[in-house]
Order: sequence, then C-alpha cells, then structure tokens
Amino acid sequence: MSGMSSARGTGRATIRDVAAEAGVSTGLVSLAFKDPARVSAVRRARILDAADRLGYRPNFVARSLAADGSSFIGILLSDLHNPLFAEIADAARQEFDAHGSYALIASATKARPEGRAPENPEEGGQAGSGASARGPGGLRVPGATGGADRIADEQVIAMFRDLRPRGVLVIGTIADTALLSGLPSATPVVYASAVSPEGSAHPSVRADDDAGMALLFDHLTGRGHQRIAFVGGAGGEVSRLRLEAYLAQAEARGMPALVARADFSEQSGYRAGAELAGLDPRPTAVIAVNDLAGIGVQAAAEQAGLRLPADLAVAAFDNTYLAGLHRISLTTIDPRNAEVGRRAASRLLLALDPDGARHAGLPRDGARNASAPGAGDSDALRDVSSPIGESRGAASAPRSARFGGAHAVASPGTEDVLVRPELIVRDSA
Amino acid sequence: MSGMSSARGTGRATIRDVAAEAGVSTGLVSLAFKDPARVSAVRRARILDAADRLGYRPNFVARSLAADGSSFIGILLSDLHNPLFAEIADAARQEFDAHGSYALIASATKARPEGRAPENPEEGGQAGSGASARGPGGLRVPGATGGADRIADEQVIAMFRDLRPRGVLVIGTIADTALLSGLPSATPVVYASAVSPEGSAHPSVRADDDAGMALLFDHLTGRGHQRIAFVGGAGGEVSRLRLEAYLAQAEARGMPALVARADFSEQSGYRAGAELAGLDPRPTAVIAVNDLAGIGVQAAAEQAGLRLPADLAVAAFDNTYLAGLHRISLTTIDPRNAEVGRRAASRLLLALDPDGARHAGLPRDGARNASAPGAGDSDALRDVSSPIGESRGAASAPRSARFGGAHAVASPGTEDVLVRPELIVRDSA
DNA sequence: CTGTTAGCGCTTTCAA
DNA sequence: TTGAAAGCGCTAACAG
Repeated sequence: MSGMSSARGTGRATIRDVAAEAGVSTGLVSLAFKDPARVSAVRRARILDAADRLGYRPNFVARSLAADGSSFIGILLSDLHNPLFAEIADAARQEFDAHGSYALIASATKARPEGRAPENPEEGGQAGSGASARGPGGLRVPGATGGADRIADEQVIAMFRDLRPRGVLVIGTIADTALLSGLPSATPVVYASAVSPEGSAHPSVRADDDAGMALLFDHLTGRGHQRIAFVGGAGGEVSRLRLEAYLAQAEARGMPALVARADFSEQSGYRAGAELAGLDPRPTAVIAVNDLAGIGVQAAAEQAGLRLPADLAVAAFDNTYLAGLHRISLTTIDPRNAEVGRRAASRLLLALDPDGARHAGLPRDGARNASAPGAGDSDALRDVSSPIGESRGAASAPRSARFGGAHAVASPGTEDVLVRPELIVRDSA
Repeated sequence: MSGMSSARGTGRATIRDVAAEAGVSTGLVSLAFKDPARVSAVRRARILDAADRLGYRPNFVARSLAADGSSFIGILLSDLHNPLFAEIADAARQEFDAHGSYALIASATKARPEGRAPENPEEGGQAGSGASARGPGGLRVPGATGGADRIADEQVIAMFRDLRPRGVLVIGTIADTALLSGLPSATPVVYASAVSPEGSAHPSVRADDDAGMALLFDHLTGRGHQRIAFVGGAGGEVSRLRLEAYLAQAEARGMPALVARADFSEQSGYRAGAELAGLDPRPTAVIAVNDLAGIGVQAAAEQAGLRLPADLAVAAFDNTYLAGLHRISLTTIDPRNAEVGRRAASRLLLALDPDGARHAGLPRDGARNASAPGAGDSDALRDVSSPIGESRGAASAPRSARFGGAHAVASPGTEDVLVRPELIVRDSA
C-alpha cells in the first residue's frame, strides 16, 4: 500500500510520504504536529493516522535546520568522572522535564593524551572537587591532580552550536569557554557548580562554600575544638576558594589558622594528614577540602596511632556516598547537588520564558511549582520541601525574582545564586 | 569589509558567504573542504582564505542532512552515575580519536520519578555494577537497587537517529533497546560492558567474569581458604552472572557453596556480611559482587568483632578507586575498563572499515595502530602494552579476526569479546 | 483552514 | 576544474 517512499538512505517515512498518504500538503502535516488545534478534525485524524501507519517520526535535524533552532535544552557536562555532576545533571533534567522542556546531555572528555599541550596546567577546574586522572596501574583515581588537561570537546560544542538549543546548562567548569561563544549570542547559558568565567554575563548556581565552612566551624567549636586545621587549597579554583573560606572563618573567630596543602585526592589528603599528625601542638580537628582528602586524613591519623574522633576529628565537603560508608562515616557538608541542579534549571527556564508560565509541552499531571510545596513529591525530591535558604552572590544586582514564585521579574539579571549547603554529622566529628 | 551575511538567526558565515567572498560557487567551497586535492591551488587558497577571514565553520547539522549521514561515532552512555562507564567512554573516545574518527557522547538518565511505571522493576541493568538510586536524605547511593527504572532517553536516541552517526557504541545496558532500531539498519552497533540484548546481532565487549571468579578462587585457595562465601546475586543481570560464576567455581573445585544475597550497594553487603559473620562454621573468606558490597561486608565483619583479614578475608569485583583507599584496601578484580572501551571501539572501527585502514579525517601526527605497539604511549595507555588475554563468548561463530591484527577478516561477525580481567591484591585478602 | 512557495546550509550530480 | 541546479526533511510565511 503505502510503501517504499523517500528518505534516501534509510527507509524512513518523510513528511512528504505522510502528506501523500493522507492526501494533504506537507505544510499541513507539519502544522498538524506542531499546532494540532489549527487543523480541522478530519484532516488531523487522517494525517495522524497516515503518520503512524507509516511509522513517521519527524526528523530532528531537518527540523532544527528549517526552524532555525531546536526545542531542546542542552546540558553540557564538563567531566564524566565527577559523580557530583551526574547528580546535578539528573536533577536539572528532571526539572526541565517537569516543565515540558526536554534536555539533551552531552559530555566532554579528557583530551587525547598525546594531544596538544595542556590548556590549563593547574586548573583542573571543577567545582565540587573530583578532578580525575590516571593513578598507578591505569586505575582512575578521582581527585588526583596530575595531567588534568581536559578540554571542552570541540565536537560536542559544535553539535550544540549547530543544533541551536534553546538554552545551555553547563555543569562544571569548562576549560575552553571561548567555544561557547559559537552559540547564537542570544542563547541563554547558565553554569552550575562552577563559577562562571570572568567577564561572562552568564549566571552560575553553586553551593555556598562560605556558608558550609561556617557550618563546620560552628559544629566543631560547639564540640570544644579550638585548633582546627585545613587540608586543601591546591588542585583548582574550588579548592582555593574553600581555603579562603577557611581563613576567613578562622580570622573572624580569632582562631589560629593552620593549613596543610592538598588537592582533591585521597593520597594528597593522606600526606597532609600525616604532616598534621606530627605537629607538636596537634590540631584537634581537621577540615578537608573534600571527602576524598578527608578520608586520606583519617587514614594517616589512624596510621599515626591516633584514635578517631577522640584524638582527631575530621570533617569535609561534598557528602559523596563515600562519606556515608560504614567504615568511613565522615561528617561533611552536603552541597545539595540536586538543589543546585534544580535551581540552575529553573534559572535557565526563567531566562527562556520570563513569564514563568509552565510550558505547554506534554501537560504532565504532577507538574509542580518550586514555590508551592507539592503534595506527594516522590522521594527523589524530598529535600526540596524544606524552606530553602538562598543568598545571592554578585554585588550590584537587586535581590529580586524568587524562582517559581508569585511575581517573577522580567529581566532575570545575571547574579549568581548560592545554594545554602547542609551539615551532615557522622561519627568522624 | 566582508560583513553581515546570511545565517538567519545567528551572524554566522555560511558556505554561500565564503563562496561570494572568494568569488566561486558554493559547490567548490564544499569540495575545497572535503577533498582539497580536487580544487586548483589558486582557488583553494582563495577559498580557505575567505573562509577563515569570515570565521566560517561548516554547519554540522546541515551537513548531516545533506550528506545523508554524519561523520561522527555516537557513544551512548546508559548511566551517568556509574564511574566504570565513564572510564570505558574515555578509553573508547581515545581510541576513536587515534584513528581519526571522532565521537560524541550522549547520556541517558533516569526517568522522571513521577513518570510512567517502572520498565524493569528488578533489572537495574548495568554490567559492571553500580545501579544508583536515592538513599535516605536524597543522597545518591550507588548500588542501591530501589526504583532503578531508568529508560533510554528517547530524545537522545532520536538525536542519534536523525544525525545518523556512522556507528554507535552503547555503554551499559540500555533498557529500551527497541529504540535503537530507529537507526538506519546498516549502522554498526557495539555494546560495551553489557550483554547485548537477546536476538541482537550486535556484538558486546565486556570483562570475563568467569575468569575473574577463577582468579579470585585461585588466590584465596592459595592462601588456604576452604570456606569461601559469595555475597551478591541480586540487583541485576551482572550480579546474577557473577553468582553463577561463583557457583560454577565452587562446584568445579568441590568446595561448598555459601551465598548471602545482596545487590550492588554497601548497605546490602553490610547486611549480608552480618549474616555471614553470625554463621556457625563461619566462612573464612567472602567474595562480594562488587567493591561497594565488599566494603559493606568488611564493615559488618568489623562490627561483629572479627579481625580483617585474619578472621575474614574479603575480595570483590570492579576495582573502583574505593578499593584503593587506605582505609579500605580491598583485594579485587579489575575489569580493565579502559581495555574494554578500547576494544569495543576497535570493534566498531573494524565494522566501519573492514580494511582497518586509518581513516582520512584530520590526519593526526600521532595516529597509532592497535597492532603496532606505539612508541611512547602516554600514561593513560600504559596498561595496554601487556599481552592481552582474550577469549570469545558466543558459541557458533568461527574464531576469526584478531582486532588490529595483521589480516583482519572481512566480515567482523557478531561474536562477543571477553576481556580477561586482572587480580589486584591488597590487604583485605 | 489549507496549499503553495521559499528557503535553512550543505552536498552532489551533471554539464560545461 | 568549475558552476548550476536539485535536493536532504522540514518549517514558515503568504495567499486563497
């Protein structure tokens, strides 16, 4: 009947086949898919019928070419190996879905080892820690700092550029940010878990490390600790910022500052821990730049014969699942990645559609609003219901829009959003 | 000078702008990029000149539409949260790069929580373990088995379908495999770290769990262990297969089989470990389905007052970085993910180009061939150099092609490739 | 409401 | 070698 029609290589049905089969013009078929309401009931039925008799599926690529832009939102993952990023991506994706937008996740990877010279020798670059590199034996060791010369994959960027997503969510620091400029300049971009590159007008959403550090100090001093050391400072921007936050807290509280330099790796934390354990007036507590380094500190302390947490309390950042393991049980700061992802997504949605109206798309039953505490949110979203502390980074901007709130502001502005992290207390401190 | 030309939304230069600027036809510009040799030197120069004066970059999408297929290879990641997959993806990507092919990584994610009913209630589905789900407090817990209803993201698949990659590498088990059938039927597909779906003609490359289990038994019996228990069996196909491998080894060696059911999570391993610790003739060694479960076993044993490894030796599978942490130090089977990724990539390349010739693409200086041991491979590839044990899975197929070997066989066949894993001995056993 | 007409940016015959 | 022209599959005016 219908039969072998166009679609050059593949035997796929094209819009023309459908039009022929239904006895209408291609234009109408197109319309029937895009805006069914504007097509008469009879034809619509005939078209839809023909379409699925032929197994027609509109061609993504052709559509994007013709329509001068696609309907999806691009999520660009800077590093596949950082588990925090995966969490953020998932949360963001869910948020998009809930609003009838759909997102495509693409990932960059490390450059070929024999490739061109490292772009950013010392800047592993992720927020949230966890630069990864090769350890001995080819085992991938998160946090190791060596040779972290990752570049934003040109091809991935090119794909996004040409597919013209409605917006782009960049998760983690992307080295060659210049490439992003290939996007149509009007394309909204939001960074998550990364500071947006200097000079960039794009907002970033990330955990508030200062607040996290304060939480840690409160907790530790509350337990009587007076000599609190910091392990970290190396390995990237995030590490540096956490170090600064530490110094600020120590100073503000009139406490001595004691720093053992380390990056995000366990090895590195181990060395720093050993160093600290040997000190004469030994610190009674240590704050590590991330869980992995904290675990290294624990190991070193144990090895040095210290009892944990009696002789040395250890706390860290990130609340990766490591921290929750029975044998580790690490007190740590939860950056609330899901929240970061969700807010970053909201931010982008707001920029795309300042009215904040929930999108048409597929009307989903459970479509909830961030402001209205959903009735029976499923477990994955449980932690949203708590009132969300929020603060803004950049100085100048007026503290305006509350996302999903009653009166969203027209111009989203470009201020960063800092998500208030949470203290997770476990045995280690 | 040149100025504001076409390219509707964006101000990007199109092939037409270049043609105009260079005073030639668009067809020639196209040719100048695709096959420079067939264009006269003068025009070529003029074209290339004009092109970069205008900052021209060919449009990916338009090209793929016009040329009936793209030049990239698609890497489809089934789960962002499984670190093993990231390793495989990286290795594969490098292999592709080395052969002048380039790959695009796209990821599926979990379905929205409030979405349609779970597809595969009990089938988390990844090879290599590490299904992830929400634990208490919204923390992402790798290995937890609950609600792992991930679906292969339709949009991602649609994108691949329409972009028409030359080939697709699927990493991990993808639930809705039917969607892949949307690809032009001639598109070669290779699965990595997953058994290819039944009835599928696509080969899969994965670690040989039977061999790994044998390695573990050899090691443990060599240390005098006679009562070796297994923790695992639940949570997915891989878990089941490892259980079977365990049973087979135990039987073959005339040893008693003792199984405590668990999935890939630490929690689950903990429970199983507690169970085993309480048994009367206690096992002297435990093999866990993966590192995480093994860590759970360690924790439970410790809690039960057992000394490790004297009272209970623990070994596992996967060699994630966890196993290498000082405080964990777990003897484990390294699935050699990088090798899996590399071989899967080779497999695909072979299918794409049976002559094994290195592709034209951008001619890269360092382009090495799998068969020719490259001179100074950088560290990331260090472990390739060792002679690679290899065996084949599927029964019927003739044992033919050695990848990258001297005489590659014309028809690649569809047999699975099993990569021989490696035993990593640490303190725990 | 519906058909027609132009393209999106690029590749590819096919002649010249 | 080079240019002209005809599409890839779809959308977007614009008339009717």
